[in-house]
Amino acid sequence: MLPTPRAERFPVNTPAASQIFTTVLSQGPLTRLEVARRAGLSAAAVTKAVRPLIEAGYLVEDADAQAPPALGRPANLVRVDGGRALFVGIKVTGDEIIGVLTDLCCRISVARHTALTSRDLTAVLAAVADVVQELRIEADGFGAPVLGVGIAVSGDVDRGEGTVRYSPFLEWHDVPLAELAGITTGLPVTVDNDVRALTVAEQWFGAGAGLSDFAVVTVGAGIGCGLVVHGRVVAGAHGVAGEIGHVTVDPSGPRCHCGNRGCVEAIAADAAILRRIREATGVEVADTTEAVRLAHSGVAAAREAYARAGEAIGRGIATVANLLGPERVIISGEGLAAYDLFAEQIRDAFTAAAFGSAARCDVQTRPLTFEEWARGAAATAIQSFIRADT
Amino acid sequence: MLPTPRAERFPVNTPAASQIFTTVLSQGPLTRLEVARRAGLSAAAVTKAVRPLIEAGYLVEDADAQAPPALGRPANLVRVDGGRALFVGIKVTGDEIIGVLTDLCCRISVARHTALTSRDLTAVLAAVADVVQELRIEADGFGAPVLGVGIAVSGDVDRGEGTVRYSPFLEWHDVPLAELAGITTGLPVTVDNDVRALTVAEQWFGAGAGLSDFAVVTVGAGIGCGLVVHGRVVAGAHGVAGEIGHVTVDPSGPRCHCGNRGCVEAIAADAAILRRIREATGVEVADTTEAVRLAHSGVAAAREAYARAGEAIGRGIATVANLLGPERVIISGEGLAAYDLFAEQIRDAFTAAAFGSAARCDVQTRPLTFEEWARGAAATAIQSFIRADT
DNA sequence: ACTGTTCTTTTCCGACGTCAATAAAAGAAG
DNA sequence: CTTCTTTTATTGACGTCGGAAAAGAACAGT
Repeated sequence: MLPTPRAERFPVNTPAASQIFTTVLSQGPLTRLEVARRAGLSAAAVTKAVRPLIEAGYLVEDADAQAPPALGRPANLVRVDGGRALFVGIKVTGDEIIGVLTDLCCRISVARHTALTSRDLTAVLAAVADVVQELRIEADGFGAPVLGVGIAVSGDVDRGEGTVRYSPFLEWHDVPLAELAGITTGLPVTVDNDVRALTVAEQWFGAGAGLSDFAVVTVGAGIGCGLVVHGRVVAGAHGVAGEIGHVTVDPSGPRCHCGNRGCVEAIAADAAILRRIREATGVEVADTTEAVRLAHSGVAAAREAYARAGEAIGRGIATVANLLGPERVIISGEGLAAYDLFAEQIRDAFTAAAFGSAARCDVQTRPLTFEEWARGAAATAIQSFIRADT
Repeated sequence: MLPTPRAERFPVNTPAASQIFTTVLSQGPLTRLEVARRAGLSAAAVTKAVRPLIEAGYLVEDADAQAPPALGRPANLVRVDGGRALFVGIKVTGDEIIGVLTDLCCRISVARHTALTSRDLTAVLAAVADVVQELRIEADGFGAPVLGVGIAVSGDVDRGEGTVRYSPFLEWHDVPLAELAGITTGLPVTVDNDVRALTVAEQWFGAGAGLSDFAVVTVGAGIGCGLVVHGRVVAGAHGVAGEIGHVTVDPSGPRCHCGNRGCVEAIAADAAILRRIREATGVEVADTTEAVRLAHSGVAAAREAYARAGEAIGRGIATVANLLGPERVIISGEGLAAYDLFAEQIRDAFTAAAFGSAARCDVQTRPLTFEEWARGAAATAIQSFIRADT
C-alpha cells in the first residue's frame, strides 16, 4: 500500500472499471454483455473500460471461444491474462515462512518453505526478504513483473494501516510490517490477517466467486472463520471477527485456552482431538496423522473424538448461518484430511441446529494445502494492486 | 415501493445527495463542512446538494445555532425539518395492530392500537387501512402530507419485493403485502421484517447513528437480533438472519420450539421464564409483570429464572460480538422492564465469553415501548422515501 | 482598518457512464 | 445468393456529477 518507487500501476482508477475487471477476474471468461449484466452497468461502459485493459495486456479476448448454440452475432469472450503479472504471497507462522509465486489469476507457480529460527522482527523481515528475493529470481523465467507482495499473519492485523497490532504467535505489538517489508523488498506490500486473506482468495478465485454473502471455516490447528457480508470481508471494529473457534457449544465441555469451556476450538482443533484420544486411551498420540490412522483402524476413542469435533464444527457453522444467513459455507483447512471421519457429524449437527431456511445454506468442503495460506496472501496483494474496495 | 399516483417524490436522486441528507438526518444538526467530512465528499458537493433540499423544505438552517468557541467565520448548522413530512408506521402482531404517525425525523406524534379479530389477509388489510385512515385524519392537524407507510411483520419478509414470504404468527405465505396495502391506502408502502425495521430506526434515529457495524438485540416474547454490517442491515440469503434466539447456549437445556435444546430463546424469552418459575415453584404465573413482581419480592425461583435468562442473553451477545466485532450492541425490547433482574448476568456472561478485544464492544440498553416497533416500520418508510440504499 | 481564520459559495472543468444509433457477425428464410 | 432476423459490440453525443481552486463572507483579535 505504500508508494513504492517506479512500481507499475494498474491503468484504471474509476470504481466502475475496477469492478468490471474484478468481475472478469473472478467469474472467468465472459462476454462483454454478460459482464455488463453482472456488474450492473451498460454494455457501452464495459466496452470502454475493457479497451485500455486489453491494450495494457491485463485482459485478452479468448479466441478459442466455445460457441454455445448461438443465434445472432457470436459473443467474444474476455478473460484476464494471468501471465501478465506476478505476485508473491507469504504466510508467516510461528516457525516457518511459506512463500508462493502466483500469476494475476492467483495460480501458484512456485512455492518456497523456509524455517524460521527466531521470531524477532528483524529475523522475520530478513527471512521474508530472502523468500521474496528467491521468488523474484524464479519469476524472471516467466517474463512477467512481480507487482506486489502480500503477507498473511495470524492475529489482529490492520490491513489499511499495514500494521500487525498484535500477534500472539510472534509476540508482536503494533509492528508496521507493510512499511518495513516494503523497504526491504522494494515492492508494494499488503498485510492482512491469515484467515481474511484466505477468504479473499475464495471470494475472488474460489468457491465464493460471485457471491455477496458467504463464510469460510478453517479447521486445523485452530478453528477460524472468514466472513463476507454485503460483498466485503468483515474485519470487526476492534480487530476481532469470525471467531467461530470461541463460540460455545458445550458449557460443560473441556476448558479452552481462552478461559471458557466448550469452545469449538477446545473440541475440534487438532490439539483438542489429540488430547481427547490421550485422555480416553492413556496413549500419547504424536500428531494428527497418527490420530487419523488410529481412527481409520477402528480405535473407538479416536473415532469418537473426531465425531465430537464434527458435531462442534457443525454447530458452529449453524450459528454463523443463523446469524448471517450466508449463501454458502466453505469448510477448509488442513484438518480436512480427516474429513471422512466427521463429515456426517458436521452435516447432521448443522442441519439440526440451523433455524428454518438457514439450513438451505450450501455447505461445501475444499481441501487446503499449507501453501493455500500463502496464496491467500497473494490474493490480498492482487486486490490491493487493483485497489478495488469491493 | 410501488408507483403510486401523485405521490410526492423526494427531490433528489443522486447517491451523494441522498447520502448527504441521510447524514444530516441521522447525525443531527451539522455544519456543511462537517457533513462533507462524514460523508467523504467535498464541501462544494454539500453546498450544491443542500440548496435544493432547503428550497424543497426538507432541510433548514438552524438559526439559533449554538456557537462553540469559534475562530473564523461562524458555521451555519443544517438540520432536517421534521415537520416537513409525515409517515405512518404499522406493526402487525398476531392479535393487534399498532400504528404511529411520525414526522420525517421519526418522532412519534400519534399512536393507535386496534385489536385484530381475525388473521385473514382481508381482515388485516382492512384494519391496516382503517388505522392509516385514522392517522391521516390526525395528520391534517399538522399541516404536512403523509408520504409513506411502513409495515413491520415478524417472519420472513422480502422488503425489495414487498412480500411476506412466510409469517408463522399470521400463517401467511407469499403475500404481496406492499402492493395490496398500497391499493387500499393509496400511499407508497414498504414492508419489512419487524426486527430489521427496529434496527433501521436505531441506525438512523437511535443509538446506531453514525455507526457502520452494530447489533440490536430484542428481548421479550422472543429473542431477536438485527445486524448492521458495513453500514447495511443484514437480510440473509434465504430470509434468515440475526437468529440469535436460536443460538445454543446449553445443549442440555430446555427444549425449544425449534426442536433443539438450550437455545437462548428457550431460556430467556418471556414464556421460558414463566415456565421455569412454574416448574420450580409449582405456581402458575400469569404474565411477566407478575414474574417481575415475584422476583422483586425475593422469590428465589423467580430471581434464578431471570439470572439464567441474563446469562443466556449475555452469551448470545458474546457470540455475535465474536463473529462480527460490532462497535456496539443495543439491548432493547419489552423484556427490559426486568432489566435490573438480569443486567449483571448479561454483562458478566458477555465479558466472560467475549474473545479478546471483542469485549471492548459497547453494550447499551434502550427501553422500548410497544409503539417503538411501529416506529421502526415508519423508519423503513422514511428510508424508502429517501431511497437511500445505504 | 487590517489580519488571520474558518466556513461557504461560485466557477470552471474533467471525467464518467448512459442513451440511442450504428456496425458487425452470424444463422434462417426465401 | 440475397435478404431478414437476432444478438453482440462500438461509437459519439450528451448530461450530470463531483472535485479543485479561488473568491467571498463573517467573525475575533490587534
